[in-house]
Amino acid sequence: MEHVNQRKSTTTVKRQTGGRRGTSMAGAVSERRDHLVKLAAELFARKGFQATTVRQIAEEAGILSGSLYHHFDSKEAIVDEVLRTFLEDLIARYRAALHSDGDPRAVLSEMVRIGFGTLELHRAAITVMQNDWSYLRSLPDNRFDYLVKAEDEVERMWIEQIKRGQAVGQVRGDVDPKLTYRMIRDTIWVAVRWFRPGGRLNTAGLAEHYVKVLFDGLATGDRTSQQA
Amino acid sequence: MEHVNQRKSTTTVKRQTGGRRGTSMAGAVSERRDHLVKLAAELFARKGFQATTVRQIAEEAGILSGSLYHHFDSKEAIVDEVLRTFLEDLIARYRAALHSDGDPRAVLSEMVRIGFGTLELHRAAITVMQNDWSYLRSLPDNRFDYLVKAEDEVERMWIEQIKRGQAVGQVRGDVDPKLTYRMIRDTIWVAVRWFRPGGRLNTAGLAEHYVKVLFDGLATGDRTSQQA
DNA sequence: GTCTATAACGCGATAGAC
DNA sequence: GTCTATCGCGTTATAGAC
Repeated sequence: MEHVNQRKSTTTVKRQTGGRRGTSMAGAVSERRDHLVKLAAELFARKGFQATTVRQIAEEAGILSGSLYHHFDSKEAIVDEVLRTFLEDLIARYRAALHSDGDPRAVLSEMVRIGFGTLELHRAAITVMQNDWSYLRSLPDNRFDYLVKAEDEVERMWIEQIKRGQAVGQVRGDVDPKLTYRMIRDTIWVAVRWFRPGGRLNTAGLAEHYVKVLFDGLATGDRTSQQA
Repeated sequence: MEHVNQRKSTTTVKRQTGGRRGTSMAGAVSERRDHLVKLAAELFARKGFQATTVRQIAEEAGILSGSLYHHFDSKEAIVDEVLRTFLEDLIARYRAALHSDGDPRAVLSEMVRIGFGTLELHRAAITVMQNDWSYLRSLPDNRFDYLVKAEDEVERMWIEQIKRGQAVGQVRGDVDPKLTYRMIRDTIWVAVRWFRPGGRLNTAGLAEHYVKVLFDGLATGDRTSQQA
């Protein structure tokens, strides 16, 4: 029922032409704008950033493509907002988990849950990030440099916890922390490819399944029956 | 302005001078052609299928874009050949592993090794498959239906081995076979994002690391120290 | 805030000479 | 097997009316 957009007013925030960009801070946020971003995100996720045209985005919103440029400087500015919003939320959640004072295994488990949790909330953004990351990074300008910066910060947080786990004996010492982090990260994010809300398993179930296998392994407790 | 939607007729597949193609089987394979496919695959992997232009492919080969159409019917025909070649090789390797008479854990370990092994041989194809899968599948024609067919066959092979493992007590019974398969598959393929030949670890080391964690878990043997 | 109209450009693909 | 030349179309983005 999101057809409403006749709502004029809301203190017209001038976000255009010469306006800010880059920081994503910004106070007064237009609901209309957010709605457009959300529509665009779904299209980007479904068809890919490049294959999605501004005409399609506009059509989805019930306006013409030219009108989109009243709200955004460019198509890239839209996907920029999609990704930036997601990454800010993700990192904030991770930070909260790190400040929870849990032991490393508890924190790592929580981080896994956070990851799967964002699958539901930010499915479109995660899909775009995965499918179009390398293209966006390959663009001539530096607009998307923050993607790498955010990735690095997340990596630092994970690896720190894995090493803490090894230090206190909760994580086996013979695994490579960086490699292990990548393994975990990839496994979580890539699930957006097939995960659909409302399916057989929700993200919480998914997370528990993964935590179980991740920590205790696929093998049965009987380690004698195992050969390489 | 007419927006009469006149689709390019995709039904008229005209064969190319020089005959043969399609099945990738066989005989007189043009080295020239294969070279072009390889160049294109690298570009597709680096920039994405859509962002790669036929002019770029031709330039890489030192010819002009028009000349490409002596070898291929279309840009799609090129990526088709990239993916088809990879999938045929992958499935052949899996089949060999299944016929090895090993116990389930040995077969599953071998399948993990095969997966990581193809990372080196088919890095570009795997990247394209991951990044452009949904776009190619969304095309109006049925050209890429075989992607799903191949995926299904691979899934069947994995799940069969996981269930066999559970039946003989080598794989714990409380994991979901399908979910576990997806977890493994995703973890392997997605490594193309960061794996670079000649790096700190080769694919064999990568595979062993993963087999270790996958079967025995991240946790230390001391299961009393584990909560949650 | 949206529409009309269009500029400016790059794309995949084709025809025919050589 | 490649080049020259080009067609037809879709694309992002802009300018100005309303």
